[in-house]
Amino acid sequence: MKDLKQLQFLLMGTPELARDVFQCIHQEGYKIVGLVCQPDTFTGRDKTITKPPTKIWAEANHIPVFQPERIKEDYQFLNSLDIDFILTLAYGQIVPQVVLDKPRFGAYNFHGSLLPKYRGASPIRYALINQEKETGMTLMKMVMAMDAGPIYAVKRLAILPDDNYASLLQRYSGFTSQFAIQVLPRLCRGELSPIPQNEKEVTFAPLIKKEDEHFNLSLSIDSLIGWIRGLSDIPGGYFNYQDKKLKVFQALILNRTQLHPIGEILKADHEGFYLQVRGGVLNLLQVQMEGKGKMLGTVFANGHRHLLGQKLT
RNA sequence: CGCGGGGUAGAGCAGCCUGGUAGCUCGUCGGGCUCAUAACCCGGAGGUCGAAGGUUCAAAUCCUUCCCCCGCAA
Repeated sequence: MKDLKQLQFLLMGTPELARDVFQCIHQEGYKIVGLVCQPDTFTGRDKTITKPPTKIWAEANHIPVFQPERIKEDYQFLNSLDIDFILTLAYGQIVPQVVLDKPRFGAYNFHGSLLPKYRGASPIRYALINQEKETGMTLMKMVMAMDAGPIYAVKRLAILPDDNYASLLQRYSGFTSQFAIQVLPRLCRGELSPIPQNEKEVTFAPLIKKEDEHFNLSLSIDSLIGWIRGLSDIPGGYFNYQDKKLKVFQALILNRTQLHPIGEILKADHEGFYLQVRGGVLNLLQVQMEGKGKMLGTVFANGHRHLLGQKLT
């Protein structure tokens, strides 16, 4: 085996979390021969082109960047590269077998859950949605079935009671960077032994769809709290109020009584903004009406005088 | 020129269509009530109504342009 720092890595990842971890790997001295990430996108009201965070980082460090529209078909860029390892973290596309076969010592993926739980696109969000007490990061070998490869290493991460997606994701950066630095030398030397996933314990964390952002009032109060945490602060889930969206970023369980129709606003003044849901009353702490800014539920209620007795849907 | 909402006291909103003394809730300050209070009662301060120009006897309100914020779509 060559010196670790001579090994050539191809990194695949798109968002901030991948950027932070890749940056850390790079600073450790590992040799990065390229970055694969999602294509640039138009974003915002002013239709400006936005580069993925990993791309911005790679360009600043003179690392070649590849952005295939569909890597399933468009993988010719690999021909010019000599690759020992592929490391993937939140890339965003299904990687075809021909790419997985390219690196000399295999393709590996950092997945944001304790596999085999929460295979799929949104493991971190679903841990919050399901009110898990802990989550983590799993290093696994990439195979064609999504997130189904054998496990090489796991690190656990506690979820705090007041965590939401934003706060948990922020914590993931340092956590995962640390994990990567600990585990990479052993992976490279072949010291880690693969453990097959227990197929009986598999659960899935599918991509969050637009319709998932509309809170479902038929869910229990605990499930709703989970969804609120999992969707905050980005993109933020919502109830409908009249013909507009009222996003709710933060809420607490006020009590577990259900004396009013589900969806009814029980209190809306400077003391509180209470909503009856299935199995209890939610205290809506931070909200945002479509077209307006984020504000405390009490502040919102203060300026909207006729909320009492109205329904959210 | 992708669609839409909005910029009015420290905060959140109403008023705009149908021009004519700028209003509500909270906060704040002062006073009162009370064993006491974040509760209640009374009173006060605080706003060039995003900016510029136009129409008019008169513009927050109508017209034009610009700036900024937000939701959607991507």
